[in-house]
Amino acid sequence: MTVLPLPEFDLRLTLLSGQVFHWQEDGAGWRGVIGRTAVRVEQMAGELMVTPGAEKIVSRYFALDHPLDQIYATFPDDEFSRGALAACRGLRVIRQPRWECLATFITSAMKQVSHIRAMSLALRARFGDPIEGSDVAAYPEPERLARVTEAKLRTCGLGFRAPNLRATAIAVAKGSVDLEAIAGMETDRAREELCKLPGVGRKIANCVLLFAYERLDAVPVDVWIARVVRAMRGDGRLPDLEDYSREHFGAYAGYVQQYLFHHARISKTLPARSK
DNA sequence: ACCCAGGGGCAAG
DNA sequence: CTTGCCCATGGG
Repeated sequence: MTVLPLPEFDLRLTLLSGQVFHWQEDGAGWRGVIGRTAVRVEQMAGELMVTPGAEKIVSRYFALDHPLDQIYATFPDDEFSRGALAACRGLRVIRQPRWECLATFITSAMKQVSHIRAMSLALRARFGDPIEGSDVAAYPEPERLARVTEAKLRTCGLGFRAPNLRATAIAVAKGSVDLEAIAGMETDRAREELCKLPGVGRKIANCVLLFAYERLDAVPVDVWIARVVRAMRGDGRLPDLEDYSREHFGAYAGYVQQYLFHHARISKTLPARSK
């Protein structure tokens, strides 16, 4: 293991915040796969122990270059955002490989974080390429998933998401949607492109834009964020929740959203059923 | 036995 | 343009 000096960072918080779903706890550290590279990371005080040779990949993946101080300075000044920031300091919005992020969030629809994780690990184990030095396989490429039957995908617990994952894998494999080309597009057009894929609507497209395309102002609105924004607004009439979030959360709205999401989920103080 | 989960898509109003 | 309903599965 080599040592990486660290800016403000909380590895555990970052890995448990519902952006990525395959990392496994290993003693005081974590084992995972970044693309096709097996990695072990362990956080000490002010530094990160990293598998030798993976330093660059790791610092890019965990976005250690994001200027957290500047980002925090843009957070809105209300009790919810302040509370989320106090609870989640050091959480970073990471940079994930595009396809595995897209595919994973297609399987995330109406699923709890723990189960998204189970599906992701099952898909990797059954269809992914084994990675030397890792007991977690690479996420299966679109070309591979395109050749898997819907019935086999269902054995990984995908349920009604199975045909969507399969159809999206086929579309990406044959190039009708080009995931690399999307990186060069302005955000609204990039979102439009992603939404052409079966099983991808606004929420999942925004997850992919935020976690795989460095669009730190993209705001995925799920049931938790909906609750938080409603609580922020009181009983007044509701605007479009995504518009409201982008306008009030600032230039790094996606970061604010991620902190609010994770804080709400771990503290569970919000009413589940309020409309 | 319920209720809920990082939704999407399509029909109907 | 909005709302209602179904899609399948596991956990609390």
